[in-house]
Amino acid sequence: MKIDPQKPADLSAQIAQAIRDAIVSGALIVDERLPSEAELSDQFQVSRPTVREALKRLAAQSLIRTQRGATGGAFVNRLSFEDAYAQQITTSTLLLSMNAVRFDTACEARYALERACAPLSAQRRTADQLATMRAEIFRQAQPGLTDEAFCASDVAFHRALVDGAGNPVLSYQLAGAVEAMQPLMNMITFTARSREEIIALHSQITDALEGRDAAKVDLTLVELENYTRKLAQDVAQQRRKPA
Amino acid sequence: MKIDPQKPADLSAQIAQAIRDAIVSGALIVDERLPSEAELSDQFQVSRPTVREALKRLAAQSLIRTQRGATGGAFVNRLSFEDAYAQQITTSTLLLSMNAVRFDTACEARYALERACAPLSAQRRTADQLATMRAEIFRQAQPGLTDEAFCASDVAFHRALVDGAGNPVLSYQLAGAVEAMQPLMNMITFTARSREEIIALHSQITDALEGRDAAKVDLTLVELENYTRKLAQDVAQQRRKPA
DNA sequence: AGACTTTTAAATGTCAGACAAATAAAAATT
DNA sequence: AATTTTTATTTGTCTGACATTTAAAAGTCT
Repeated sequence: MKIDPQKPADLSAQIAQAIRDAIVSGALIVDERLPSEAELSDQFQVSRPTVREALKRLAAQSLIRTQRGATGGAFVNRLSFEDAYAQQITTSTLLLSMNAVRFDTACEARYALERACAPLSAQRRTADQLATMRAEIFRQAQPGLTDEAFCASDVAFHRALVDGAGNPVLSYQLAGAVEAMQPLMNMITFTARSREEIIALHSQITDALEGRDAAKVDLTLVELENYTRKLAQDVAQQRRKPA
Repeated sequence: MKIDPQKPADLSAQIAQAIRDAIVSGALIVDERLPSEAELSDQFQVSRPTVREALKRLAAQSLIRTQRGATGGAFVNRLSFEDAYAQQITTSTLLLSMNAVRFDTACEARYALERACAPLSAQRRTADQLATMRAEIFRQAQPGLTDEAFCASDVAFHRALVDGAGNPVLSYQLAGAVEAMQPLMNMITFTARSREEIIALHSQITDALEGRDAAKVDLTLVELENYTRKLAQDVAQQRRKPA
């Protein structure tokens, strides 16, 4: 693990990269303790604050965790699916909001991915997941619900659908696509009529999953995608020529 | 933007979260300059090194960039697709390697997602992307190729397939799934015979894309998935009872 | 006046040394 | 033997300083 002392500034970035490489390559394994900050500053020939900045960079990516005290130090962290979810969602959300991604583009990606899960979900969905989906549908039918709460429940419904595939890697990949859509969905005003329509489609999907009818799930997801895009178009149109 | 001074240690994490929230919520917009480190230490009532640790955390997530000099400072960064790709790939790769994800699980996820792109790619693939795919197939047929190089070319082929969908959000989501598989694929030893088989399937996929035959692409991807899983099984079996 | 050079000020990058707080192991005491 | 106290180690934080980079301001020359 070496850094180039001749290179431009940002020693902390170089040190972070060196340690990151060691972790990714497997030279440092999970739960292994890194040298103490003092030792690292010796090894890299930099001051302790610089080493600390490097360690904080790694901590921000959940690559290490630190512990105080006598036997403390920085340890290589086992990246959990949960941590990875959280990072994915933050990144995806910012990516969509900062790059002016069109609603259609994001929507297309989301439903394409979700339809990829559908056949697996139809095979493997548990009774528990079906119950979750029905509970969310029930919540969505409550009259006093705000648009934000409706969207949040929609996300929960679709997460249950994705989790139904029983593949944690798929769930992780989809987390970003599904959750990152929420801010975009929040721009839509849901009328009572459109909520009814969405709830009906959600019910159809749940029924089809219960009956293990993959084709029906796929078909209904396409319908839901088209309907969602239509709603977004209506909002855009109304903005263009307001009352 | 406030932090709780009564809370446990790790002030830099709290400050990073406060600024992160401000960015995600839109209170800080792209290219906006944050207060200088000195001003931030005043505002949050902490020392400059603590502020710097917080800023480095954000820099590690590509949320800010810093610039030295008179008009320098920390600026909210527009998260590019490229930056997001890179982060996704690192995260996905570590997630798979640290959590002992089964080859089958990762493989299933990857091909499910890839099949989600197939219909869109069949519609939209450009001549350029087809050329890339054929070039990679040609490379894969070279006799002296190492297994690592073969895998790398395989990844390039599949990335072109995914990019064919012409949806950057899809490409971003898939980058992790496809690239993170590479270390797992590298455990497979490819015989001349198995390379031939894979190349034949790659050719079929490319032909089907050229002919805009979505169904054929899907079918061949399923074949490729099954074949890949069979290869992995053979490796596992051979390890169990070696010569 | 205009073009070029020099100075200056502001900001990040880095360093050194110190103290605080947490924590577990070792030592002392009951 | 069990409990308490001490001690050593390590991260967390602070203060103050200097180096480096950079753009704007000031100065100088034609």
